[in-house]
Amino acid sequence: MVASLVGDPARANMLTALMNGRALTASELAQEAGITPQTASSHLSKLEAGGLVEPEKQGRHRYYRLTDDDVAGVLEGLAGLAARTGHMRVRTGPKDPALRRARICYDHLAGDLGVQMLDSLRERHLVRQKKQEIELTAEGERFLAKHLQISPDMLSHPRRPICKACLDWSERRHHLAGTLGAAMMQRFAELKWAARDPTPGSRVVNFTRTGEKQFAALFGNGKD
Amino acid sequence: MVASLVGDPARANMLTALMNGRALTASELAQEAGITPQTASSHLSKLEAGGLVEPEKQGRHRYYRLTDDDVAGVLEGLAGLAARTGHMRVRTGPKDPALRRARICYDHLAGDLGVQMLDSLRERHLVRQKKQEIELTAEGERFLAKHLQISPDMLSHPRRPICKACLDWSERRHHLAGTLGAAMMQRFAELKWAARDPTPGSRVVNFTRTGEKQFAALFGNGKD
DNA sequence: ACAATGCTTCGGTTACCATCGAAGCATGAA
DNA sequence: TTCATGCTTCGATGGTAACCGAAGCATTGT
Repeated sequence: MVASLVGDPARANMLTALMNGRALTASELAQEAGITPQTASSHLSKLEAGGLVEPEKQGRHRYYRLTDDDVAGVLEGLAGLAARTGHMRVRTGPKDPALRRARICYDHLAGDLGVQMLDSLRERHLVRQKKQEIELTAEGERFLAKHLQISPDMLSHPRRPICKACLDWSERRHHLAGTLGAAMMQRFAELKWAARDPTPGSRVVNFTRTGEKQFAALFGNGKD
Repeated sequence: MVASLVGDPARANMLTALMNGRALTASELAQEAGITPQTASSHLSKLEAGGLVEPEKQGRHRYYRLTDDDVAGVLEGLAGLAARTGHMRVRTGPKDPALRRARICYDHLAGDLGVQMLDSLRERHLVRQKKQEIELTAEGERFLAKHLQISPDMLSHPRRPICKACLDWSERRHHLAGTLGAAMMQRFAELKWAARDPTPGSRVVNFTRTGEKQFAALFGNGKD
């Protein structure tokens, strides 16, 4: 039965991680779900047997993606029901609070701070968002140039969009991806506001004290 | 989490039984799922808490129905995924084979024979079916008059449709409901082709030997 | 008032399945 | 070859939840 596959929290987390359409390796998915590779392997073979995901071998990696848009659609529907009744999925995520607060998603900022940043940008009309599509406004360009020394010509890329909404696993809301998301994360690092945790394989991003303040000044929501 | 609610076989059976849009009592749902009332009560409160079903008290009964069409839609989607990958839900139904073969659904015939009958009617163009809608053809009327002495004017009812497709739980396919379904079942009883099992509360329908033959002659598919 | 029906709550049992350690098997690198 | 990485299989353990019997509560009927 399909629903029981989605019902397990670990598998649900994996599927959520795949909702952005990218393919992830088995170990990445294990990390996303907070379980060991063995367990993830077991889950993934079940998901594959159920036709929810498809594997693609590449070297010694195994990439998994959602089978097609129908699967994504049904998952959306389930999430919609859950959201509607206020029964959002319990936060089963990484027990590590640092990982929930700020982490690397590919090359941009994710976690509580990542979501907060996009919220702030949207609220101040520095970007406009329609579903997955995000576009930078004129004010947004001025803001970036003034405060972060980021100019639009640094952001153009033949195949990658400047802005994109990326579903945040721990927050279940969007954060900012695309070349802008990457550029901003890079800038934070250059300004010594934040740095990736040195632990190998860790995705935690540690903010410095001053970085925390500067970030809050630019993107704060008054709650911290 | 919503998916885990649907994931359990007993609950899935209940929800499937509710997919035709009608409201069913707690005990009827227990019977459909093949579990005791206590267990069903536990499941139903979970489904209610998850916002999938809504209760309606009426006398000493509690009727449950799906909350709205969104719920039904998501359930359809899940069923679609399951069907597509050939992973149809396992037959968890009543172990009793008699119950699977022929039983009463409200006032009409359900189970293997019920589905087989509608199949036959459809195949011989005695009825036309579009989704849930079924209409009797001219040939159908002649057929009923000739073989079962049922005339169209016996079937009209201010609020109930003459024909309707009713989702068969054990077969996961449609059988015939509506005033015609009821009239045919009643005729089978009058002709002594079949009778409800005398055991109190049982929904089993027992066919007599001759009834079995007559029924097969009219609606047989050659497999019996 | 008393009995019958429909449903719920409580307690204890059982069965399933997620989980991880350890070992095995591939692929790629040195 | 030998080592390292990524993933899978095997075996054992533990926690969760479905399940039912028994008892309790509510509503209806006599």
